[in-house]
Amino acid sequence: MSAETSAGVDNGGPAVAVLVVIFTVVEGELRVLLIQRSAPPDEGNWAIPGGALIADESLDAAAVRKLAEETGVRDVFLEQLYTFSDLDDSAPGGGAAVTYFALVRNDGVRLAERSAWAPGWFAVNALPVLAFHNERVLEVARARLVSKLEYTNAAYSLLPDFFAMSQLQGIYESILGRKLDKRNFRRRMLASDLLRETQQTAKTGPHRPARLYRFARRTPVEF
Amino acid sequence: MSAETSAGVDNGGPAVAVLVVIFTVVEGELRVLLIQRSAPPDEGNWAIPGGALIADESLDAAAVRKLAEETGVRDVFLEQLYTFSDLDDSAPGGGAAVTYFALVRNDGVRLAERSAWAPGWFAVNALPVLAFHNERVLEVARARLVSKLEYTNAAYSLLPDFFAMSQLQGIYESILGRKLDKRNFRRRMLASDLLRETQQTAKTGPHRPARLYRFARRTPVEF
DNA sequence: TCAAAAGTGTTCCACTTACACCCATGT
DNA sequence: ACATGGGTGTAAGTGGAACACTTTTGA
Repeated sequence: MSAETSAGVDNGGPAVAVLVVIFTVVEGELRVLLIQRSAPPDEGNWAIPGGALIADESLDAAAVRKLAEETGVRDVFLEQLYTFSDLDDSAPGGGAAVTYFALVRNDGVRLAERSAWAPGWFAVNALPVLAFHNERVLEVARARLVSKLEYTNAAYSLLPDFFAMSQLQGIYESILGRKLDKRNFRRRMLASDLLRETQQTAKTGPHRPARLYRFARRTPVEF
Repeated sequence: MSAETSAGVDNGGPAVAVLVVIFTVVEGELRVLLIQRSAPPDEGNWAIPGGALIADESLDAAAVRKLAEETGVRDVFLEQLYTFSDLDDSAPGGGAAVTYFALVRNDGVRLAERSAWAPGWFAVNALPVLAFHNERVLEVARARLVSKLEYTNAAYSLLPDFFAMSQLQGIYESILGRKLDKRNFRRRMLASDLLRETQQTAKTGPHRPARLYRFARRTPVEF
């Protein structure tokens, strides 16, 4: 288990750490996975999950591994974010933290159950006290997430295969932090060529059933 | 002199290397600075200048230092690009290469004069045989440069303080690799709020003198 | 007076935004 | 029948793209 090496660069350890900012959307809220440090420095504070790069492991592979260790999920949106060298003031001799960000469906996640280095979800608007300078990383991650949403299919990673337009809109509203117009949203999405209409509908209450859509591709699309 | 550690990750060296893709525009051509390797591996091939991160040096500082070592210039557009872990197949145990890209005015540059590890400018459309997988880095750098040009003042770094609209357009055309419409270009630039009109004009030949403009800010602007 | 680059407006189209009502269903 | 969320169209504004002629200067 390598979550103990969470965040930043370990004292005396390897010079390259990989951090993964893991986002999800639950109850209309954008949340991020953090891990509570159980050892100095910054003991008790919360940090972005991460660990050292293993010999001969690529950065992408390390990020995939880290994400799987923390959440059990694979094949989701995962992209490199930025590389920081000055997050951990206490690390001797510097080193670099290569950060990634990922989007996962809340209902697919199995968080590790441990009392030390315990993981937890936090609304990005109500963060706990963070270790190192992780708020800087989260700020960058959030900005990138918003801009990725605008021109990629990133949201596929937050929805089931088939979904109603209103579910998709809810994801967008949660991430962008504002309400969107239903008609304009639908028009824009359908024009984007990211979605495909299906013949399925979902009956979810005392109202008209919603037509279901799926993403044309459920893999990251480069622009 | 640390140019000898050019490109990739040195065998047995530190785990973090910093590479700087240095672009300039000369004679209507986008060119990139490369260094010819004078030792294995890939001896004789050309590589992006770079070197190891010094202890306690930030990544940004290392990039600034590298750029100054190779060109003598400072205070230009310089931005982190991407971090690669799989450029140098021959490096043992992996490691990471944090890449940056910079834009410099050709007439401000003083290249190091050495016969080994000699630097040279190459048109991006006529690259020599590259060491490691540097073509991947250049491809990413070029794409980022194009997109940065669209919504930032990055071009300030390629022009003198005062310049004619046609000079600016020439820079854009060289980087984008296509002709632009004069009227649309001018309108878009003036609407962007990146430029300021000056009262100066330049007489440069048997034709009407051009009004000169300057950038509102000559520092990188975040969006 | 000629050659050369500077400078200038309008039309069309595509896309974004704002905005309000009817539809299908379950209880 | 009513409450609930699903689904639809139009008009105004904005920004990009296409397109050609006049102006100022030096030689």
